[in-house]
Amino acid sequence: MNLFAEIETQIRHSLQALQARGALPDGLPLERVGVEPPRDASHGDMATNAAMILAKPAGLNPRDVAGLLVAELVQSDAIESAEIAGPGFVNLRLSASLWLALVPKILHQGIRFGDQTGAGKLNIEYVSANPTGPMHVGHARGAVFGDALARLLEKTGHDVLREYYINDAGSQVDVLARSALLRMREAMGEDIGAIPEGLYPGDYLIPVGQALAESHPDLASQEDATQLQTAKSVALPMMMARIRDDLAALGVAHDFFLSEQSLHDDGSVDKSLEALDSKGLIYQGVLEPPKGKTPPPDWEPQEQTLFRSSDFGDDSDRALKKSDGSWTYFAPDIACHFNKVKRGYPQMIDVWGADHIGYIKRMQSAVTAISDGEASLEVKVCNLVKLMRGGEPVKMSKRSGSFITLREVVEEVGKDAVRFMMLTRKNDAPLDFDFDVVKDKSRDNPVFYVQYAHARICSVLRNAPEAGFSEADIRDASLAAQNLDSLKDPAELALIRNLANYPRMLASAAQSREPHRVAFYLMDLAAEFHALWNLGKERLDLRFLQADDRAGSLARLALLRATATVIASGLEVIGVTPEVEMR
RNA sequence: GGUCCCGUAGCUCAGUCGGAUAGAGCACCAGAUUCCUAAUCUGGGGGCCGGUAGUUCGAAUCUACCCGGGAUCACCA
Repeated sequence: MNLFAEIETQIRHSLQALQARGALPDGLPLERVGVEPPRDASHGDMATNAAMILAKPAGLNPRDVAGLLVAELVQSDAIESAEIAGPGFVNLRLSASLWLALVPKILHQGIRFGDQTGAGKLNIEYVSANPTGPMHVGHARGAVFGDALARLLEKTGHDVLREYYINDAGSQVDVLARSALLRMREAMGEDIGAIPEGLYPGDYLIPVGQALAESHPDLASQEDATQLQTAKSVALPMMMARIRDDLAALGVAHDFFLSEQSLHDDGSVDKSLEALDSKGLIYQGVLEPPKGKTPPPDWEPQEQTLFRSSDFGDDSDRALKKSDGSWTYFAPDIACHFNKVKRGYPQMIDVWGADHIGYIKRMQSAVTAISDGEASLEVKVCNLVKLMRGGEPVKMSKRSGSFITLREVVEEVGKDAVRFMMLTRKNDAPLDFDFDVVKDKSRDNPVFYVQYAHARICSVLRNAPEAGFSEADIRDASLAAQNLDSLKDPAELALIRNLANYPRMLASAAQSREPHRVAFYLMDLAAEFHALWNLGKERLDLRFLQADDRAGSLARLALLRATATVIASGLEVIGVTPEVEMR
C-alpha cells in the first residue's frame, strides 16, 4: 500500500462523510478524485483535485467544495494542514511521522518494496528471432524491453509467462539448411569457394557443418528432401542453443518455447482455420491491388484463401493461403495465438520490431475473431537501434555477414550497460546506442550514474564501523527500529518523498507498459542522492557519519539504506546489477 | 493515397487516468575538494510545447483539420 493511495482513500472517506451529512449530494464521481505530488514543493506534500472535479456535479463552486473538504481533512491525524489554492486545489501537508514511517517499511520489505499482487495471468512474447543465425543488436532492444516489461508486470502482481515463438517452418529455415549442407561439404574437405548469393555466409554455420559431417557422414548421397530434413534437425537446435546463450548473456530467459513447425505437425494450423471458417470468416477471393501512388509493378490479381479481418477493424482482408495453396505466415501466427489462449492466457502482449507495425491490426483482428472477443492482444513495438562510436554510426553490412552481434556488444560493454541503455528511450522511439557514452565513467552515462549512487551508499556503510558503529547497529533490522525524528532537513525529506513515489511510478509504468519509466525514475533518484551527498561538504551537520551524533547518524544511515534498497529494487526490475563497489 | 509513430530549450530527450509558474542532461558561463568515492555537486542564461480551431473551471497531454519528419502497405518472416 503506498502513501498516495492511503491519502486518496482518506479523502474519499471524507467526501463520503460529507455526503452522509448532506453537505454534498450523492452520486458524485468519486472515482475520478486523485492525489498527486505537487509540481512545486512549496505547495505541500500532496495535492488533490477533488474540489474541481466535484464542483460541477455538486452544483457548488470549487472553492466551496474545497472548504468543506479541508474542514473534514484537518481532523485526521495523518494530515497536518490542508489549504485551498489556485482554482480549487487542496494542498496537503502530511505529518512528518507519516513520511518517516516509510523508511522502516522499506527496510523491512527490502527489494520487495513496491510489490503488488493479484493482477492475473499474462503471456508476453518477445524476441522470437528467426533461428537462422546469431542475435544482432536490433534483437537486443526487443529482448531487454520484453524482459524488463515482464519483470515490471510480475512486480506489479501479474502471473507472467515469457514466451518465445520459434519460426522454424518458413522458407528461411530451408535456406539455413542448405547453407549448413554447404558447410558440411566444406567440413568434409571440399573446396566450396565463395558462399553463393541467397545462402547465409556467416562463419557461425561452420560448426553446424562439422556437426552434420560427423553425425551423418553419408548424407550427401541421400535424396534432397532427406538432406534438407536432416540438416534442419541438426541446425535448428544448434541455432536455438546459441540464441539462448546470447540471451542468457543479456540476463534474458524465456519460460516457454513454441515451435511453429509443431503447430503444423499437430494440426493446430488447420484447426485454427476451421474455427474461423465455422464462424463464416473465411472465403476464397481476390484482393484489390494496394492503394497508393505506386502499386508494385509486378502486382497481379491472385485468388487466395482470405480472412475477413476488415470485419474487426483491419484495413483489408488478409491472405491465409497463397495462390499456390501453401500457408502464408499469417496462418500459423493465428494458430500460435490461439494456442496461447487455449493454454490459459487470454491476456497477451507481443513485442515486435517497428517494421511490423502494419501487421498489428490483422493479428488483433484474428485474436478477437478466434476467441469471440474473449482474448486480447496488445502489441508493443521497439524502434531501431543505431550503434554509434566516436560520433559516427557503426557500419553494418548484413550481406558480408559482418553485422555486429549481440554477443559482441555484451562482451564489450557488459550486460548491465546494454540493458540500461536500451531503456533510456521510449520503446517506440529510435535509439542511439553510443559505445563511448556507455563506457564512460561520468554523469553522462546513466548506467554508471545510478550504479555509482548505490555503490556510494554501500561505501558509507562500509565506513560505519570506523566511525564507531558496530555491525549489529547498521543491520537493516536495527536501522528500522531507529527513531528518525532527526531527519528534518528539506533535502532529506525530499529524498523520502521520492522514495514514496516508487510504488506509484511502478504502477503507472506497468499500466502503460513502459519499463523505461523505471530507468528514468532511477536516474532522478540517483541525482537526488548525489546532491544530498555533496550537501554534506558544506553542511557538516548533514554528513552521514558523525561520531559525536550517534542517533542522528543511525537515522541518516536508515535513510541511506532505504534509498539503496529502492535503487536495488528498481534495478532488479530492469535486470541490472546493483554494484556494491566501484573503484 | 491508407495505417501507425514522432514534432517540447542550441543539441539529446522526460513529462503520471488533463492540473498550479512546462522539466532534466549535454553544451555554454561562474563556482565548490584539509571532509563519508570531485567517477560528484551548486548557481546562471536559454521555450509560440509544429500550426489553427474545438471540448474543459483548466490542454504539451483529449478531438478535428493542416504543416513537417519517419516506418509500413498483395504474394516475403
